[in-house]
Amino acid sequence: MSRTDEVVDGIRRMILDGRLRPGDRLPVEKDLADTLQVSRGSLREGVRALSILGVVHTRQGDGTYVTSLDPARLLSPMALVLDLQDDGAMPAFHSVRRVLETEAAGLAASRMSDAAVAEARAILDQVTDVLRGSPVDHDTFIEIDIAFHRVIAAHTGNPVLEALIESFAGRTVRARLWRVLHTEGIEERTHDEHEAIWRALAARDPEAARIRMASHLLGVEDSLPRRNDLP
Amino acid sequence: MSRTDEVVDGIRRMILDGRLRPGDRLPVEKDLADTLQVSRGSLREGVRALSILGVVHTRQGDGTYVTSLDPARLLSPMALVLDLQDDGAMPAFHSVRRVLETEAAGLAASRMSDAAVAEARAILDQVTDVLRGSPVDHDTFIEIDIAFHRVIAAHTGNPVLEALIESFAGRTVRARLWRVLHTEGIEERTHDEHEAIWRALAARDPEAARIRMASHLLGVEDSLPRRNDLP
DNA sequence: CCCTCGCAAACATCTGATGAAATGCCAGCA
DNA sequence: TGCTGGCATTTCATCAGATGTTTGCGAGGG
Repeated sequence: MSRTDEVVDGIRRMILDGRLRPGDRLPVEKDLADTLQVSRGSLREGVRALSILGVVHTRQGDGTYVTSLDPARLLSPMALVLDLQDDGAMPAFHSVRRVLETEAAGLAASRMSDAAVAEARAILDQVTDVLRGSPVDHDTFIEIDIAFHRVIAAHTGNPVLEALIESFAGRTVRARLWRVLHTEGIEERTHDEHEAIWRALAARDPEAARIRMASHLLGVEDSLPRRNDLP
Repeated sequence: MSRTDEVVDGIRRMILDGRLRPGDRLPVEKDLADTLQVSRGSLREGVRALSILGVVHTRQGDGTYVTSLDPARLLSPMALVLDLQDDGAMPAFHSVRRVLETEAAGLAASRMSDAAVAEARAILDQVTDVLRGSPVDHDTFIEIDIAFHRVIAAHTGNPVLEALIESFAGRTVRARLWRVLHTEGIEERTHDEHEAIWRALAARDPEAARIRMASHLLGVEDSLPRRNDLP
């Protein structure tokens, strides 16, 4: 086990033991390096790694603090790494996304407030303008697509589910997804399916919301190029 | 953006651009530091972070290599970070786990080979001996529990789903889960439910497998202490 | 009471040096 | 020829020291 790993493990252990709690400030580099019996260089490597993992964050001139340790924060670095995946893995990722978002749609249908339903409605209404354009403003359409799915995830009442969906269907991943979709008229079809999902949400019908979301995302999977399609 | 972040982004970009492919060796520290216009110290911090994220791995005296970038490898660091979660977040995590494993059970029922079914059977047969003990060997029971769920995940045909389940239901998380379960006779009930899941798998009945798995994990969630139970 | 300036603390970065591990080469031997 | 053992080189691991940058805070003046 390298020195750096010992640093990571040491800090992790301090948090688990309760010696460090969210929001707490870590000892200064010199002291902590002394405590963990490593040089400042090795200490910094470990702290930096935890910083990228979202466990701590440092501010120059101030100090290093334990973050809130929210699921959203701890799961977000996954997105950085997910788009390193080969295009061939996209179907597998999307299948998992479908499972997660289907569950989210069902939960949201039961839990969304009237205000949240209105928010989703407002997002969909923006699409009308975009689709009128010729050619369609693709980037804006993607932004709206993301926003619609995000508002659903935000009202599941499950922050872990929400954070996971954000990782699997966030901006970078979604951009890649749309890059490989070439089907004609896909924007219109997507919008129609979003409308169907919205109706299920507005009707507070979890079963319908699940089916509509699953159908929507299965349709996307059908449009994904299979591995055999590649040269 | 700090120097280290530039290193992380630079290497990530090299992989995305295809300048680095899985298995490739990175330039030596001095050269890479020179290319990215940072000192060796900063470079090492960035490389170390990517190493902990599972993107590269370094061997002293040899060099630094891009990993296979398998989903399993890239998702595994999540487990390191998941057990930093407060016990209060456990229900949310477990709900997601239930969704993932329910899907896995359905997929596995369709795809498991006869050999895989036999493997699952063998795992369950071990339980009989363990339950005969008094007191029950808890650690061994947990190991078998993990092995049973893992063999199901391994036969979904979806490596992303498998890796995600491993993160959400791996050894460390599971150990914590069992630590907060106090229900009397829970081992026996768990075993009975595992048997029911196995019968559905052996019958190649996806719907039954889904229901049995969901029921099994919902039962676990019922046994989780609610937030209000805490002092 | 409020604002500004300067000092001290803390992280950010760089440089040079030394240690440890893996690899490759090659001489020596069977 | 083929193998084996050790030596030199390469490369990462770690340390120590020095300097730059940013932040926070308090003293002092308006």
